[in-house]
Amino acid sequence: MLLEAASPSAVAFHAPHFGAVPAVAGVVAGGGSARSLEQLLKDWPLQRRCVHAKQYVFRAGQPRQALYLVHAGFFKTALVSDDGREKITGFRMRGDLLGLDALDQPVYTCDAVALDTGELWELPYAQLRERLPQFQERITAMLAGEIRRDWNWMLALGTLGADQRVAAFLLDLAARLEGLGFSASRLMLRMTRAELGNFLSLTLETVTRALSRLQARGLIAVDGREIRILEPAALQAAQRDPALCH
Amino acid sequence: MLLEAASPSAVAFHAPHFGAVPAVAGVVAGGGSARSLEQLLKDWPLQRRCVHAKQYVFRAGQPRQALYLVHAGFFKTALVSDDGREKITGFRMRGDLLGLDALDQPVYTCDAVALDTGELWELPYAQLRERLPQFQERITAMLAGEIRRDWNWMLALGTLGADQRVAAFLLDLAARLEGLGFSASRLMLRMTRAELGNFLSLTLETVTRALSRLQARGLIAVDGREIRILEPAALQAAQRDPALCH
DNA sequence: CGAGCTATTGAACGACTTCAATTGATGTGG
DNA sequence: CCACATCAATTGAAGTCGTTCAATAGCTCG
Repeated sequence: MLLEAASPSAVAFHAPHFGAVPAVAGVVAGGGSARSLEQLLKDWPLQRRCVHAKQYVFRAGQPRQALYLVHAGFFKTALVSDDGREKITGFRMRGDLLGLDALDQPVYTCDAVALDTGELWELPYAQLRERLPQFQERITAMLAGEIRRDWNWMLALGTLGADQRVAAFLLDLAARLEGLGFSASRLMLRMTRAELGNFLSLTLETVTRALSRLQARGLIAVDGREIRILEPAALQAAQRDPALCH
Repeated sequence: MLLEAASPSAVAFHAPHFGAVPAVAGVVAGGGSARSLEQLLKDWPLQRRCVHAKQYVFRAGQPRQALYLVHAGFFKTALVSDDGREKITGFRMRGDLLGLDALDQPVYTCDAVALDTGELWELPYAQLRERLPQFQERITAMLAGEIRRDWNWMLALGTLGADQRVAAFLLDLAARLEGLGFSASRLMLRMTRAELGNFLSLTLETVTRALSRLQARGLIAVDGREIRILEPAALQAAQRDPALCH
């Protein structure tokens, strides 16, 4: 259930151009601000760790060692209840932190899994907090940003229909990618339909159908995991209005 | 829509006995730890602010001034999207903080509303951070705790049925109240069915029906907003098992 | 090539929502 | 002070959207 097969050799991001605007629109707020953490740490001697697809960065219950800054690749964080229910709490990319939720805990409280080949920077939290005055501030901002992000998704999942949720997800992902300097109109989903559905509290079939409907409306073009956003404005409208048939 | 009538004169908590165990079980983790913040600040000269039911502590968009520690009363925090969709992100009681999500922002990002008469302590964040070394640490822990709490509710809302969600809510509330020294078996809900439904992503009718079914199963006794938990163990089992008819 | 995984689509079902009516509590103005 | 308006809660009946079950096709990998 946890280990889905995925294109294992695909390398994460080839960074066409950088120094892009940190314009984070859509549902998530504060995600792009993480880029500044990277700036802050760029000449700090950090332990780097490479991971490949389907590899666990850490699992819930393991002793918490480091805080990880995603430098490349695509990850998911997931909660698993003791009775087996699973919930993906977010998809993480460059600039995001893994392990934030367990900052005050002796053990990790979620699983972090690579969906792709990637690179992580291990942050020695205690050291950095003392040496770098701005570090604590940035961590606080990241924590608060995660809360806002979660609340916005709780709002979305609680008030939007299936098509709207999928539209919201695509727009959010597009905005995040754009903030990293990638195309906002051509998305490569790194997760399965099942994982996407899990995150959006939908079944994988409903995700498929929602994508098909959005495609039928001419808002997007679906080709497996590659999504092209044809009408960003209309998609944004579709995210809001329950039934908007173009 | 936002302003529901409620018993306006009811005073919040009469604190039967304190110094209770901080045993925070159920869905929420880390909620009880907030009590230690109160200990930390108990002989600090703090501005106190009293509020009455239905009064806004702050609204999204207002300039962020203070961080509020709930000392008495019952509050909700809520998000409102620009197109009118509303989502209650949590119910807050003694030891909880209001405004945490906007720590790094110039304006508040959610509404905070009193559901009851209550008292708040205004925390001068910048000052306390410098003067009290443990303060920053506690704030970080509260932030991380809120993230875990949110993720656990995302898991619950995404994987549980209506009756299970209501059961989870009651158990969570009971555990939090017990952590504050109150009875874990006799709950006085301070929110309307509509607010409870909003938080649980259900309609008010579904909440009512779920309560009725749990009562019919003999797990709880419902009398308007007063709920007695008759069979905690069975309720806990009902939270897990989809259809458990005693 | 066959096993396994992912994605897509159809059909039937079911859980929750929506609409509607009733009751009781609260509050207000004539 | 009571008639009337408002709001909260409950329950029933009908409707809907998403789920569940099932079948098919494409793809990767051993």
